[in-house]
Amino acid sequence: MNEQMTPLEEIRHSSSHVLATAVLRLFPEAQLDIGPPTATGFYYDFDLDHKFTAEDLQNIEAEMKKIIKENQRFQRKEVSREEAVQIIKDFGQETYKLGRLDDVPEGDTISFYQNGDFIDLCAGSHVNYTKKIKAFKLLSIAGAYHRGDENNKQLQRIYGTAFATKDELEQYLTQLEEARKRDHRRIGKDMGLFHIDEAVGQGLILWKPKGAVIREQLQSFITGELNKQDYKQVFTPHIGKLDLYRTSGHFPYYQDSQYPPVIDRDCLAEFVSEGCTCSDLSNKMDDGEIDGYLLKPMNCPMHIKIFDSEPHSYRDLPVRLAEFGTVYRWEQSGELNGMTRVRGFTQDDAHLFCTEDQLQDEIKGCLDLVKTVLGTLGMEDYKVRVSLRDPNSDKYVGDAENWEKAENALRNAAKGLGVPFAEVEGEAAFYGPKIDFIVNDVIGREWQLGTVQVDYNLPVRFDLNYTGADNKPHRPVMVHRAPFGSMERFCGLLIEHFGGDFPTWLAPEQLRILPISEKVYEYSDKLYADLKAAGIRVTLDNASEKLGAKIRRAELDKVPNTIIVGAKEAEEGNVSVRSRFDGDRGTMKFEDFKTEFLELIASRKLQLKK
RNA sequence: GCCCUUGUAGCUCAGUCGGUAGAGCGCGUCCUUGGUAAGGACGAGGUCGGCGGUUCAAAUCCGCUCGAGGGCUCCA
Repeated sequence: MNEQMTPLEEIRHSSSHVLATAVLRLFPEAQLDIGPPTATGFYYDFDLDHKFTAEDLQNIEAEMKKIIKENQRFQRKEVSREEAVQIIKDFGQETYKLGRLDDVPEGDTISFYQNGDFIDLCAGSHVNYTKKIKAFKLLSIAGAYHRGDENNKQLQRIYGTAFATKDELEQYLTQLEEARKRDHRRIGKDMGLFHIDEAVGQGLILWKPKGAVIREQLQSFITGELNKQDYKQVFTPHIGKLDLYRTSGHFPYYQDSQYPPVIDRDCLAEFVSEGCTCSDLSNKMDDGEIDGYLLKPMNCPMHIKIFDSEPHSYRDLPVRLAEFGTVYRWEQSGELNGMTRVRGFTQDDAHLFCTEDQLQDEIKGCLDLVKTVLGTLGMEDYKVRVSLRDPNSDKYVGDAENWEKAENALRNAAKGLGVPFAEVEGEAAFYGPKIDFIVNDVIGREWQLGTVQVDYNLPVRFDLNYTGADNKPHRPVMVHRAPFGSMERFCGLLIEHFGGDFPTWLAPEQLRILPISEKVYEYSDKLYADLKAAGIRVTLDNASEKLGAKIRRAELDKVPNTIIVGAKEAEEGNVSVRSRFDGDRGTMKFEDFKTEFLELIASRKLQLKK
């Protein structure tokens, strides 16, 4: 297959060949795997006993520059399979390339690209001469499993990027630099929003007072929207009996990603008296013989139990149970990342119990909510993925007819959203299809935010029923939905979205009063008390500094609004208003300012720093 | 979990060849009473992530360990 790449892809793809050429010059014993272009650059995977160092990277880069200067020509060669094997052997790259050759389907064209002495099995395409690579940079070294399988050998991957011009490369690098400044881990620390403490545990977020304000504001905003849609709030505990999660299937099927169970006292005592070893205990866990409690990995079983605690008529449906429910999952240590990938998190969870006929509307309601909330926050840059079943797999529960209905309901709802969406087969959960919302973080990584999932499975496992118009029991359909995923991830991405410049309604500190001198303290104290009483998150900067210094500090602290008061203002009951978003706004009556400010907060106005 | 990198004051970082720590910012006190992004003086703060080893002597060299970062794998 001769794939035609875009000009930029060709540059990057060719850069990766030049990279491999340089590595082989410096480390002839290296075995090559693959080196494709990516969305932001390129990489090449090498198998080599020598561990690449930062200096190696510099040397390799220098060698690449030489090769580019040599202006080698990229030449395509189409060969038979036998010739291909011979070329690979002659070039001494049997370890991985023969396997890669086997991947080329019988009947497809087998092609190599040669530049100078270097030759690589490759479908193409490439630039014609190495000098066409005008701007590239090697960025990092990383481990990567051969064929992405952790059972295979881990190779060394060198990442780099390349652009058509030096300017574009520079621009990309500064853009990366700028983005890193908005990293929620950086800002979270600087602004005192959250803390992760070794002594508490990896991936466990401590929300500091300022971060807690943001979370609280978001939660009350979301709750208000839920109430409009007639959701009912519930609360459930952090642990539940193992049997509950055996019934739901979570404990047996997802043990690896859960904290081990809290073993029941009596059960533990019995094992101790039997002289159980740790490995016995571990086996009993696998076999499900132990009794105890599980830190909940999901809220649904508890919400199901609330639903099932009383009989339901079709007239009661849909029932919508919502909770900011905290769940715990044992994520691999290498996967943890600030607030975006953690081990304990609070989902903006809800479970809807409805009839088949109501399904479509319920899904639409969920999507409307997402649109409203993300719109208010100005987070328009998200993708929607509709995850469907793999038609050739039998790993799914429920009958095909229900799947068909659920998938159609989701697809129709997604269409109505007015946002581009992709359908992906084989990505569905085992119990039903889903819609996911995906956003990018500042360094381009994709994160799944919320999800809306249709579930025919759990109502069966828990034998849920409602009485229909025909006076017979019917099975409800469940919708799991957490439109923003978790408060942790959502806030993390929100920090990056705003770069710490939160709109006034969300800002931990909404307003700072800057008295110009001690002479006006009486006046500034009065304003402070007044605004505080009005529920505004206001502070007073009584430091013995000049105004310029106080303004500077307020800006560095990212306080969205300041009012400056001196003798002039005190005399006339005025304040001089300064906004982080709009700059110096001049003088106005304090009462007018206060009214306007309260309105600004109540309207949850979106404010963006230019 | 795996590979690579990394860990010095609250933050950002310096610390050459091993000779028991330094800067800026921040913080505290005092002076200064000021008009839209840094007024001045003085001062307090560190078992150099932890444990062990080599050495007369370790922030520095070695081993182990914990955490963090970038990837890979995983993500109901």
